[in-house]
Amino acid sequence: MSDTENFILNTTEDMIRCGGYNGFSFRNIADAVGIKSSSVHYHFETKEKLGVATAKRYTKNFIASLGDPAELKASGTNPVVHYISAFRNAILSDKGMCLCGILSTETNILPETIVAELNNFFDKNVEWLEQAYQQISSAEDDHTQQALQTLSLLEGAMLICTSKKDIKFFDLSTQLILENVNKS
Amino acid sequence: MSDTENFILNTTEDMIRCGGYNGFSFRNIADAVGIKSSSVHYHFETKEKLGVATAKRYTKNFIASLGDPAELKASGTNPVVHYISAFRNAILSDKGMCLCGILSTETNILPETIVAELNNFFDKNVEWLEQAYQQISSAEDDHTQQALQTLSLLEGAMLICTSKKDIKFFDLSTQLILENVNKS
DNA sequence: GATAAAGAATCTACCAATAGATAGACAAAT
DNA sequence: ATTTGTCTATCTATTGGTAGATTCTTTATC
Repeated sequence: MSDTENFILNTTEDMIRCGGYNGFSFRNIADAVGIKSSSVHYHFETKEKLGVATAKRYTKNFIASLGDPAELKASGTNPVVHYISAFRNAILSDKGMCLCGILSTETNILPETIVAELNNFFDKNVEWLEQAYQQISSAEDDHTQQALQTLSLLEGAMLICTSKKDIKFFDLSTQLILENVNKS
Repeated sequence: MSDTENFILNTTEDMIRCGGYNGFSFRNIADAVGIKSSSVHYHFETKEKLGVATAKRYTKNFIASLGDPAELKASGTNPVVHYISAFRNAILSDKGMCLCGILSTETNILPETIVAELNNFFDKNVEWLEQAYQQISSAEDDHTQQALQTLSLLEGAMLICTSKKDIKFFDLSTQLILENVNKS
């Protein structure tokens, strides 16, 4: 993966997170990178392939950045609290929505290859959260339910925060779940 | 409001809910309605004004369809359960996301007039839910927190449901909150 | 070490399709 | 006779994508 390709993917990620799949063009990307649109096509043949590559990298990086739920617990960090912080930091440091969150809303007009990657992102996140709740919640609880509830809540809180442009809406949305989780 | 204008707004709402603000064009709308794009411009001067009109109507219709929280409670219906059902029915009967949900993710590339209407939609929904929680929850609880948590959860559940294309993800996401609310 | 071939990466220039928007003609209704 | 609504025709800008020339880098050979 060359520097140019990384630069292209960084720019594409930023732009999708700001305006979705139809919110950027090859020329937008090219201008930001400092090359011509035909050079972007050289690295990523079609918009669909560029979209898939961006989504795949986003999923990989996001999951990797979370670490291992069991290790987090072992080192004294509540993994669900850690997960909520990851979303909060994404809002504060980046400008837009969760990449897969915004793309998910556009499912009906996206190529199937991209939708497949969105489903993979959600599957991976649910899986991670299931493991997290196994660490902090009783065995009687339905960890899949807890995982999906948490994921939905955070995607929704991020969505509302995007138009409200105030982190307090995220904090208010997540306060009750944080209180519950911290009892564990 | 003429039949044609209603038809245009219906079509615009459907298309935005499927692909966002950049996911439709005046020609798309015109074709669906059976007129020419210049005729769409006759009724709605610019895309921005068409977007604002669509969002305003959506907000008005959605809030009106909810009814009054106190009356719902009086007639034996838990207003929060009723609210969750409204979202669930929207997923089942319509094809796309919450109109203001999908637009909210695109905030950074939208005209300010549209973003203002998104904030109005969320404000109105939080207000409704605050009143709902006043009906079913103890006075000690922070109803604003409860309202925002519920709104975020439902927007997020709808978002995930859109790419998963299976209502079970909505049901799993909302099951815990439904159990809690039904205790009231 | 100089040089030539091969590969990688970029460029200019273009294409057909579509975008939002406008001007002005036309017909129907009031 | 005027308003209302629709039409055709057109404008400029932008879209994703392609062809082919050009430059830069690397590598192998003398």
